[in-house]
Amino acid sequence: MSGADYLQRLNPEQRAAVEAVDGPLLVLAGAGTGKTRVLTTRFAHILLQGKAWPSQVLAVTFTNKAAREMRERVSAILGQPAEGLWLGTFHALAARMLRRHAEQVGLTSNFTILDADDQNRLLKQVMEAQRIDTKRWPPNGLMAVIQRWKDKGIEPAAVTPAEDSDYAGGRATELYAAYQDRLKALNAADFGDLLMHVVTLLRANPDILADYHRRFRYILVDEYQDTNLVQYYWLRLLAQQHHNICCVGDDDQSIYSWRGAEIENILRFEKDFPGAQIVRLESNYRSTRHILAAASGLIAKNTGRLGKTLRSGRADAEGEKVRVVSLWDSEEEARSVGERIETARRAGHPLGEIAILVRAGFQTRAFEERLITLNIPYRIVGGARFYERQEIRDAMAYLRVVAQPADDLAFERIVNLPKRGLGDTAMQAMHAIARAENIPLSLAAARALETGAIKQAKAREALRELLQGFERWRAQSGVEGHVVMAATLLDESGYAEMWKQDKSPDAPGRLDNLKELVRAMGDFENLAGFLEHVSLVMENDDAAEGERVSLMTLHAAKGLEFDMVFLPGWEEGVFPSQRSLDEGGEKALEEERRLAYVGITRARRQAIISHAANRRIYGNWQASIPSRFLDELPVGEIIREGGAQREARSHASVFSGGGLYSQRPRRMIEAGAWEVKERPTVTGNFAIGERVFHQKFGYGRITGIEENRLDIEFEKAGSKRLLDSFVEKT
DNA sequence: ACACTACTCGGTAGG
DNA sequence: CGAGTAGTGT
Repeated sequence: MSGADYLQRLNPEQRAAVEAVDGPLLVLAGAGTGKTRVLTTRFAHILLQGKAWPSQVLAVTFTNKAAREMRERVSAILGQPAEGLWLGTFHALAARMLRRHAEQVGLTSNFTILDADDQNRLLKQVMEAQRIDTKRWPPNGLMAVIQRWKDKGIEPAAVTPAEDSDYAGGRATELYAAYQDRLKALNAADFGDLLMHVVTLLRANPDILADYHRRFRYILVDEYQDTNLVQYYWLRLLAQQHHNICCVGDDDQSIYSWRGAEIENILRFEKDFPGAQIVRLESNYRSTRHILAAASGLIAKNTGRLGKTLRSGRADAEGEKVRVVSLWDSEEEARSVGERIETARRAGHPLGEIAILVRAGFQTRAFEERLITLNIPYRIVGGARFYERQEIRDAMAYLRVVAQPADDLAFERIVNLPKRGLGDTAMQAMHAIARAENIPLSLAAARALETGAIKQAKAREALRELLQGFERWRAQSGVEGHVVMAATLLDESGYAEMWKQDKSPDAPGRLDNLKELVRAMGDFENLAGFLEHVSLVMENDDAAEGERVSLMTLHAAKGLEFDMVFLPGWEEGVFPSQRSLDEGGEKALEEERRLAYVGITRARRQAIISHAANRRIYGNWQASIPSRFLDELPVGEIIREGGAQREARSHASVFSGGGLYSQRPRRMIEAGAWEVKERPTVTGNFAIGERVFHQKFGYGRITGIEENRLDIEFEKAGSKRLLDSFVEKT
C-alpha cells in the first residue's frame, strides 16, 4: 500500500480517530466497528507521517494474539516488517522494562517469571512456614487477595487498614510480605509483580522515567476497559510528559472486573487526561439489524455507560430476528442445538462459522456429547494451554534448573521426578541446610551429600547422579546448544522414559508434546530467550483448525465473530451467574449483562438464545427460571420458539405481566440487598399444602408460593423452587 | 515411599 | 455426579 491509500479505506469516524494524532484520545469502539483497523492504521499513520520512529511508539495489548495481529497489520500497511517496536502485551513490555532495571527492586535481570501454579505452591510453602492452617485458609484464597493488591500496585508496606484483608486471621499483609521476600530470594517475579515493580521503580526513579518519556512519543492502548489500576498508573506515568496517549476500548464490553479490571479507568478518561478528545465508532459492519437492535436494547438497561448507539453499516443487513428458544431440560437444549447445527450443515453452512457460547466451562460438556453423537466435529477454544500441561511444566522445570540453579521451585518439582527414592526425609534434610546456610536447594542438595545428611544409599546415589547430570547439561548447552541439551536431558534424566513406561492412554500424546517442546526451542537463540517466551507467550497448540464448530465461554469469545451463534443456558443462576450476583450485587449484574451483550454481538447473521426449565447440576435436577435478560430483549427483535404455547395454554396468568419471562423472583432482582420479604400467598391455581406432581421430581407438597413460583418439598427429590407451569395437581 | 480411600466442592482466566 | 486432594495405612 502506498501514499495515503490507507486513509481512504476508513469511514469518517475511523478516519478522525486515526488522524487525531496528538494529545489524549479515547476511541470508544463498539462491537464490530473496526477497532483493530483504527488502531493499526493509526500506528502506521504516525510512522508514515514521520511523527515518530518505530521505536518511539509504545503499543500495548492484553493478549499475545492481539499483539501479533497488530504487528502483522502494521507491517502490511508499511509494506515491510515492523522492527524495533515496543509492541506487546502489558506483561511482556513490563518484563522488558523490568529486566533493564531489575536491581532497582531487588532482582537481577535474569529473574524467573512464575506462573499461577508456581505462585500457589510458593505461597502455600510460605503459609505453612508461618503455621497457617491451609485447610481453613486455602492458599489460593490468599493468592486472590495478594493479586488484588498487586492489581492496584500496593506493595506489602503500603497496605492500608482500609485495603487490608482479614484473611488468614488478619495476617494477610504479613504473609504477603513474606511471600514477596521469598520471591526476591528466588530472584523471581509473578505476573502481578511485573507491572507493580515497574510502577514502583518508575515512581522512585525520576531519571529512569524521564528516559522513557524521551523514548516514547506516542502511546497506543488496546482494550482499555480491561486495564487494572497498576496498568493505568503505568500508562499515566509514561504519558504524563507528552500526553500523546490513545486508548481504544468499549465500556460495554468490560467483563473482567473479577480479574482486577477497573471499568472506571475508561469512564474517567476525560478527567485523567484533560483536553482529551473522544471519538465514537458506531458503524457496525458485522451483524444484522435485528442482532444489533437486540444487543443495544439489552445493554441500554445498564447505568453509567459512556453511551454509544450501534448503527448497521451494512446495506443488506435486515436479516433474521434473534431466536429465543424455550426447552424442557438441558438435554433437550443440547439436542436442539445439535439439530440446528445439523440442519445448517446440510444447508451448506461451514461449521467454522458456528459457535456455541456458554457462561461457564462445564456447560460445554452436554454439547460435546451431543456433537460427538451426531458426528459433528468441534473444538473447544480456551482450556488448558500448552505450557500448563503437566509434562511441559515438568520439562520446563528441568530447563529452569539448568538455566538457574537457584530456582528452588523448579528444583523441587523434578528432584524426585521420575521417582528416585527421595522422600520427605531427604527433602527435609535439604531444606534444613538451605535455610541454615541461606543457599539454594540445589546447592544444599550437594552439601547434603558431602555432609552425609541424607543417609539412605539409594537416595544418595540418585541425587548425586541428578546433580552431575545438571552440570553436564549446563556445559553441553554452551557447547552443543540448548536444543541438543534439552533432548539429552529428557533422555538422561529418565523423564522421557517415565512416560514411555506409562501405559495410560494419554502418555504417547505427552511424549509428542515433549518432542514439540524441544522442536520449539530451535526457534530461539538460547535457553534464556526460550524460557522468557514460554512464561509470557507460549500458546495452545491449536493446530487442529479446519471446519469445526467452536465451543467456548462467553469470555473466551470476546473479539471473535461467527455467522451463527448459539447462546444456551440463559437461566437465572446460570446466566446471570448466581455466584457473581451474590458477590457483586447490582454491579455484577451489569457486568453479566455486558457479557450477554458481548455474546449477542458475536453473531453476524443468526443468534439463537435458549433456556431450559430443568437443568442437571452436580448430578441432581434443578428447576430453572428463564434469565431476566430474556425479558430485556426488545420484543420486536426476537422470535420465540417452543414452550411458549404450552405455557400459554395452561397458565394465561404468565403473560399478564407483559412478557413471557417477566415474572422475576424479587430476591434475585435485589441481590445484594437485605430486604427479602417472603410473603407466601395463595395465588392462581395452587395453595400451600397442596399435593402436586412434577415430570422430573415426582410427587411433592407445596410449602411456599411467591408469584408464579412454588416451593415444593418433593418426596424423593428434596425441596425445589419452580415455575407453577411445570407442576400439576394430583 | 507410595498406594489407596474418604472427603470436599464446584466461576469466568489474560500474561 | 466426578475431579482433585489430604490424610491414612502398609
